[in-house]
Amino acid sequence: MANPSEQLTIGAFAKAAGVNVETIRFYQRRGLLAEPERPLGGIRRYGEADVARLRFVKSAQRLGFSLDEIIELLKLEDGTHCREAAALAALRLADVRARQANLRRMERVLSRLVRECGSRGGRVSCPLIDALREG
Amino acid sequence: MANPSEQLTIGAFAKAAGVNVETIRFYQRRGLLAEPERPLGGIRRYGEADVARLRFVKSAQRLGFSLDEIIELLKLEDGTHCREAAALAALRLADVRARQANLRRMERVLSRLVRECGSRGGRVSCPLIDALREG
DNA sequence: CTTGACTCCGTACAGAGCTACGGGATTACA
DNA sequence: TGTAATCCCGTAGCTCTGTACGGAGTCAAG
Ligand SMILES: [Zn+2]
Ligand SMILES: [Zn+2]
Ligand SMILES: [Zn+2]
Ligand SMILES: [Zn+2]
Repeated sequence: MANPSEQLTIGAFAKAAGVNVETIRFYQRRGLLAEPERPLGGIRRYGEADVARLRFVKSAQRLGFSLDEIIELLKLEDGTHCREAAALAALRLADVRARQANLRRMERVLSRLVRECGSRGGRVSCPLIDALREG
Repeated sequence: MANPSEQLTIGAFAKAAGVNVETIRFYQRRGLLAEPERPLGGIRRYGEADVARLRFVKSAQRLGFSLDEIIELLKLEDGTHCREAAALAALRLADVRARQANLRRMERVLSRLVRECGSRGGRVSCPLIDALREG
């Protein structure tokens, strides 16, 4: 327990990882981070392993994984479960692609509406508003 | 008030528009839909104008507008405010494009990871998990 | 006139991911 | 040693878009 790498208080840990202290507590409650032992009414200390774990969580999050999915990913952390990891990532990828398709549809319609709205071709009424009314 | 088009109860209105009754009440509280007069302890009736307004809300929503933005759009409903409408849509379009860029980044990384994970080139550890650790 | 379906209204809850607050304990620094 | 900053812990709030619930009133069919 006198591990010299276990030196950070929760505040220093949070600062080192670039997150809010409350976020760390929240992740602990959610099971994403461990709560280190607390020396008899004292203060918990965090180390490199915790920082690495939090970095893992945050990079998974940037790829769109939910916290629940990240819990699953963390179970595969020993690196010996390629198939499971690939399956999780494939699900995520499918979702990302579905959301892209939806955004592409929105972009197509919106950009057309903005264009038509700017130069309304002889119409009396705003084509954008009309389009919303119609459909 | 004896308008023959004002015939729908809230339940029929909801069914006609394909939404939940509670959604209509919620939209009324949010100011997206009007509450028709209530004949002395009786039951409110809805008509074509209400159905049209709800259709407007729903189609704006499909384009990514928030309910607050839709309130703004509804103020432009007379079709004489092209500039304001175009400005709102342009904001929405910019947001849609930003989200697309983010999703493209996710897709690029995820698809590479899934590929590498499937055929891990001589590595001992799962490249996907490794990537999350590193980045 | 009873029964059942519907309406009205206020309020509470859902989910995802945090963020804030309050009161007591502990530590760090001058 | 004083005091300011942190820590700990439980709880509550936030955003957004609805959904659900419960009790009372109303309406139509039988
Ligand atoms: Zn396995
Ligand atoms: Zn793998
Ligand atoms: Zn105007
Ligand atoms: Zn216009």
